[in-house]
Amino acid sequence: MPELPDVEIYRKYIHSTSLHKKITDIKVNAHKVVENKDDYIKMLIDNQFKKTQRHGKYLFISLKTEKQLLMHFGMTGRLDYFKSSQECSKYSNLDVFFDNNYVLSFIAPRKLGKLKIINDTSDFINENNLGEDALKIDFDSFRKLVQAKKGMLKSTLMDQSVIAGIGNIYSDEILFQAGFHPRYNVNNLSNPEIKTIYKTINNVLTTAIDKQADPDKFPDSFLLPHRQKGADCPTCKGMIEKIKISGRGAYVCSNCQKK
DNA sequence: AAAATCACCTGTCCGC
DNA sequence: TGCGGACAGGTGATTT
Repeated sequence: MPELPDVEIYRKYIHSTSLHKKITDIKVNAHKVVENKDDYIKMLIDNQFKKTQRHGKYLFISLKTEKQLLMHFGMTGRLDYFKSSQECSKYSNLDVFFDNNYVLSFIAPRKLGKLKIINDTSDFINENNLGEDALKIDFDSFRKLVQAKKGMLKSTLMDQSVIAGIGNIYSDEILFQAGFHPRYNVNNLSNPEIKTIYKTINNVLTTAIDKQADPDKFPDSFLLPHRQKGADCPTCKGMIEKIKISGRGAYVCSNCQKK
C-alpha cells in the first residue's frame, strides 16, 4: 500500500526498530528486486542503520558509512521486524539480521519493489526526475508547477516529476475532498482552486499518516472507506462510480466532483 | 506534451 | 467448489 503516507509509516517503523544495531548478516531472496550485485549489497554486513529519510514514495536509510540504502515498495511492498526464531515471509526479498537476534524483512510479493545502495539522496532525486515532496512543497512552487501543466488533474497529482508521493488511491481521495472530477482540466483552475487543492493534499496526507495509513481508521467522510463501485458517497449518498484513467481505476462521485 | 497500452510479477477476487 | 479472467495502492518504455 505504498504511497506517501504508507512510506512515512514504514520510515517510522524502521526508525523505531532498526537503528543503531550491528547488522550481522543479510539474505537476498529476490535478486530482481535488489539492484546491487551480491558482493556490493554485502557492505550492509557489519554496518548500521543510522538515520531515515523519506522523499515521496522513496525511503532512504543512512548507513554508518556514507552510503544509503534505498527502498521503494512498488505496489505491494511492506516491512516486518521480528525475532529471528520466527519464520520469515516466503515473499521476503531481503532479510537483514541484527545482533539482537531480530530480523528486518523487506517483503514485496509481486517483486515490483526496489532496493539499492546509493551514494547520495539528492543525486538520486535529481537523476530520477522527482519533484518536491508533496508534504514539503510550498504553495507558490506548487501553483507554478500546476499552471505549467496541461491535461487531467488526476494525472497531474500523480505525476512524480511534479510533486512526489501521491498515487492512485490518495489522488482519488484528494480529488474527492477538494471537489474536482479526476478528468478536470488543470488549465481551468483558478488561483483559489489551486489553493484549495494544495490545502487538501496537505490535509489528506497528514490525516492518513496520523491514522497509520489504515483506511479503517479514516473518518467516514473520507472516500477511502467507500472506495468501491456502487458504494454510497459519504457526502451526498449518491453512487460512487468507477472509471478508467490511463489504465488505472479511479473512483468518483460525479455529483460532488466538479467536471 | 499528454494519454493509453503494455510489461514487469503474483496473489486475490468475481462471475459463470 | 472449481476455473479463468480481470484486477491490484508503482514505474518505465513504447506508441498514438
